[in-house]
Amino acid sequence: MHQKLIEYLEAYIPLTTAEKELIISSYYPLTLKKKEYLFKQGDHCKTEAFVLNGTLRVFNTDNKGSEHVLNFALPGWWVGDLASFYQNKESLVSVQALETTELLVIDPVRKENLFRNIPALERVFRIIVQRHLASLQNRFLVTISETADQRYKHLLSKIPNIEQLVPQHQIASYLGILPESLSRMKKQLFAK
Amino acid sequence: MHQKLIEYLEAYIPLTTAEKELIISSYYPLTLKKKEYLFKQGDHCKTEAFVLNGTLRVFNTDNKGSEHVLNFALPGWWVGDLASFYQNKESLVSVQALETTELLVIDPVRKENLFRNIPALERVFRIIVQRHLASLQNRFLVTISETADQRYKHLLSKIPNIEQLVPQHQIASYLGILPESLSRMKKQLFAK
DNA sequence: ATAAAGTCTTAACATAGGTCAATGGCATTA
DNA sequence: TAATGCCATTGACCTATGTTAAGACTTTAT
Repeated sequence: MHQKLIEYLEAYIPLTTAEKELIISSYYPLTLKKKEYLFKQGDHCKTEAFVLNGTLRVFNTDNKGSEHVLNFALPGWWVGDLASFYQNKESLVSVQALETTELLVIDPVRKENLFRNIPALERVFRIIVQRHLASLQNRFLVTISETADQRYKHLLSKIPNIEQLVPQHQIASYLGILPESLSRMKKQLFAK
Repeated sequence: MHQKLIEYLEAYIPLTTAEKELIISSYYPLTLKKKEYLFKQGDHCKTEAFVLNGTLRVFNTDNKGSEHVLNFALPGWWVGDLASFYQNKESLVSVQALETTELLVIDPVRKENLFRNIPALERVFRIIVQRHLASLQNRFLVTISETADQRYKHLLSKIPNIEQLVPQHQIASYLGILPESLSRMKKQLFAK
């Protein structure tokens, strides 16, 4: 169950048996059924999770009630709201399973404890956070500099089977357009 | 000269005299004149800098040649392209001074050396990167969920004197609209 | 001092995508 | 088997912002 996480971390640093045991005892497994939430926007999110299998969406609900998908989370990815996790802030996003999903979950207290006992993990998570930052920066650049149909092709190249994984209106939300617009757009793309 | 940086870091962790000296000798001062670049998009950016005074813009040039301001950097902020700095990738952004600007600069080798000698800095920079991530996530959410005039008011509330610091067309670029549109928008706002 | 370059504003027109409303297809539940 | 709700599609119309072009003003360079 935890093997996948251990392998993931050992790609960064070597771990002793005792360290592996501490890590395994710090992350507890959680299974979410379709439509269940890991946490909701406005919660003081005390949760960071490693995705073992399944699919989730990370989304924000704006003051008009519209939902905006920031990202989909797939196996081997991390989900959480770092700002809320480490600082004591309300989360700006909700995380919801799009199908039955297995996770390994940790809270800030156990994570701090991990860092205290395995200082080398500070480095690992600094790098992980940097990668997240780089990927968000990339997402931001694509969003502001490309048209909706270019963003659509971009998503397809990043996650080729995305259309099988999530319903169309979620994809529209990720692209920043309405389902009607995505429908219209696809029609035009195929007309060419 | 380095006092401001030392104070900044000491807000996170205590530092011995020897550690302070190592930090001071690792960051070298650099003064950029108006329009000069810290680095350009496409460079293998080997630069991370702490802004002492002045103003810079971080921007991307898309494949049509349009520039998009991701952020302005003000005194007490960090500038760089983390993805490019740590991994060996070409930078996706350029960083340019908008007026005479003083910086403290470090390269990846010296930074690694700092981390090796002062492991507690791993923690400090993990937190700094997390804050950057939180702020970028916020910027992204505002960009996708608010109209241009709301984004304009948002920027004004974040940096009230922004109109004095940078020219109008840079603000338009930050907002993701053309200078003509910002001009028109402001006219409508004042008409109310 | 003058030319050149850059900046801001205005206006007419074009367009991508939003809004609203209706329809038909599935799929879940009674 | 019907009934209900969710999802994708389509069409008519609307609006914010892009595009292009021109003019006035300011800053920088010669």
